[in-house]
Amino acid sequence: MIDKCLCKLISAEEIDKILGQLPQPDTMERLAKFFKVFGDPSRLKLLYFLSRSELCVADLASLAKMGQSAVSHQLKILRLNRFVKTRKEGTVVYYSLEDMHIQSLFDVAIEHIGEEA
Amino acid sequence: MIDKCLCKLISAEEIDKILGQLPQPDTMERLAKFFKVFGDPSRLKLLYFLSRSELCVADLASLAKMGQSAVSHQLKILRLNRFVKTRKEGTVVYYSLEDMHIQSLFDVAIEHIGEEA
DNA sequence: CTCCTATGTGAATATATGTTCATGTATAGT
DNA sequence: ACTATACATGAACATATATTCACATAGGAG
Repeated sequence: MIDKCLCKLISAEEIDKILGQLPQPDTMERLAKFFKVFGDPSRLKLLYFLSRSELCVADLASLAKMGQSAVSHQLKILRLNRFVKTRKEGTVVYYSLEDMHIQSLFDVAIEHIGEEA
Repeated sequence: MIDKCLCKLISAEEIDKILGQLPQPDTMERLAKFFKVFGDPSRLKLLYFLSRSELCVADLASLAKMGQSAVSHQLKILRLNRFVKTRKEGTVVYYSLEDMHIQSLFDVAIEHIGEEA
């Protein structure tokens, strides 16, 4: 665990300062959980389609070329993480994006990817 | 695969338009790969510490309270995905962030998390 | 050259994750 | 009540991922 490298560019006090500045102990866990939601192509496709229109489960399945069950499972994850919200009308459940931060993230990420050679 | 829901809010032509607007076929795969890098607490910690200072592997291991080998494995992933760059000095390898998009992503994500109840 | 230190890497293991299959639930129509 | 449709869910399976362990490599000191 504690390797004894003496090569520190920064002093022990600075290290303590960095450690002290950690917003909260579980911040990284929560952030990781947040980003993990975006870390799957299927979920990204669903989010992309929802960024264009409110859609029901079957339509999402058609668009994303996924099975209905797979879509439903992924939508549950998106729901639990508050990325999407639902509106029920009879037997049909319409999904839409929960807020606009998602678009922001898409933008920053696409910009980053665009830089690659 | 193709479920026969007739509940479409949007017409078939609109669906085609949405499908046609997909930037590239593999865009979601690349985006997912990108976000997946952020989807791990250990990597986020490493990135956070590197956002504060250029650091060597042993220091990162101390700060993140991880084994040296685990750190090295994760740094390899960060390297291959161009999140960090290295500078070698003797036997010591100093790591630092590749660009500033990472900070932007942290900000947007933290803002999103902050909204949760 | 030899030893020591800093880091990288492959194999193994445990755990997490995504999809499919089968089935359950809810609601509309008859 | 019965059937059909839209969606949700649990179990099973396959794959992916993170960590550990053991060892390899590289460079500096003697």
